[in-house]
Amino acid sequence: MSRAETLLKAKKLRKTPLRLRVLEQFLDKTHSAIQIGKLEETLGEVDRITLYRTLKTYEKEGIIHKVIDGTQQTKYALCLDSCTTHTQADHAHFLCESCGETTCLADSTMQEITLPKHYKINKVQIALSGTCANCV
Amino acid sequence: MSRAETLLKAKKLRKTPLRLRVLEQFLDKTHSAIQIGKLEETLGEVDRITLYRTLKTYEKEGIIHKVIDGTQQTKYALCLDSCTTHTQADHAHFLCESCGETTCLADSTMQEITLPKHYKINKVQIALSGTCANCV
DNA sequence: TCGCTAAATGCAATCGTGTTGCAAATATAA
DNA sequence: TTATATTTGCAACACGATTGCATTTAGCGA
Repeated sequence: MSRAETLLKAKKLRKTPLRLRVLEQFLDKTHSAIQIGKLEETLGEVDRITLYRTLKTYEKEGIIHKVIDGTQQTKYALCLDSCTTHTQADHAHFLCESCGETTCLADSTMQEITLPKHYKINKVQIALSGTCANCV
Repeated sequence: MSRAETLLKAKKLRKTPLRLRVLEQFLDKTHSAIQIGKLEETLGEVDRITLYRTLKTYEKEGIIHKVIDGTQQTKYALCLDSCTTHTQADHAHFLCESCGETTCLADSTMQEITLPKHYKINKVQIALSGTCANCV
């Protein structure tokens, strides 16, 4: 049984061809976010609606998470072990302005952020951009 | 001459009724981001297209900046003195999950972020969320 | 293995946000 | 006051994303 199949089974999700293919894309691209448009291209002929629904399902199940990288495009990435809660990432994302790739920085050291008085923090989303290691 | 009028003059922008009204909204709400939809509501009968164009003009002129707060909605906020470059903010934004208000944290101390090797950073966008001082 | 049922799909239609082209209106400078 | 370049407002469009609904299908128990 493939990794994708195992994951679907673990989440009690039905194993359909599209679901498997989508999940495989994410498993192939650990640590990198995938834009929906690109996903469509890669997969070839897929029903856009079904694709959107699949992504939503995966997001709800904590398999992937939305990535805020400062661009307008919606991107998703596989949840890392450090993804503590569903639908939420606790690591920074880095958008390379050269190649356009958005990377999950699991090992970016996150420092404490000093807040104004009485502010209680729950979630931190850090979108970095610049040049990635491949593009230097 | 009102503050809004002075600002427009300084930027060599024509002083039209809508522009003044929009700018006043931002001047009233220093340190807080305004969502386009809300702005439309507040202003009453305005042409959406003109409003969008006005916001774009203001953004280009470095009067306001887009705020990434982790929600999907586009929000703008008045540029603070700490806004070093046009169209880009260098401070964190805080979304209160209770009242929905997004605040510019001019005085949030931003710590260095340690990056993987060979990554060169250019821009940092920090979207925090939790509970703000008013909602504790 | 077959058949049943709930879940997933695919299509049409729709919504929301943001944009472009263009003619009419208008703010400013001479 | 007038000339003109800018701004406005409308229609139409582009694109991402969603909903409703009939059809199909995965996976279960018999």
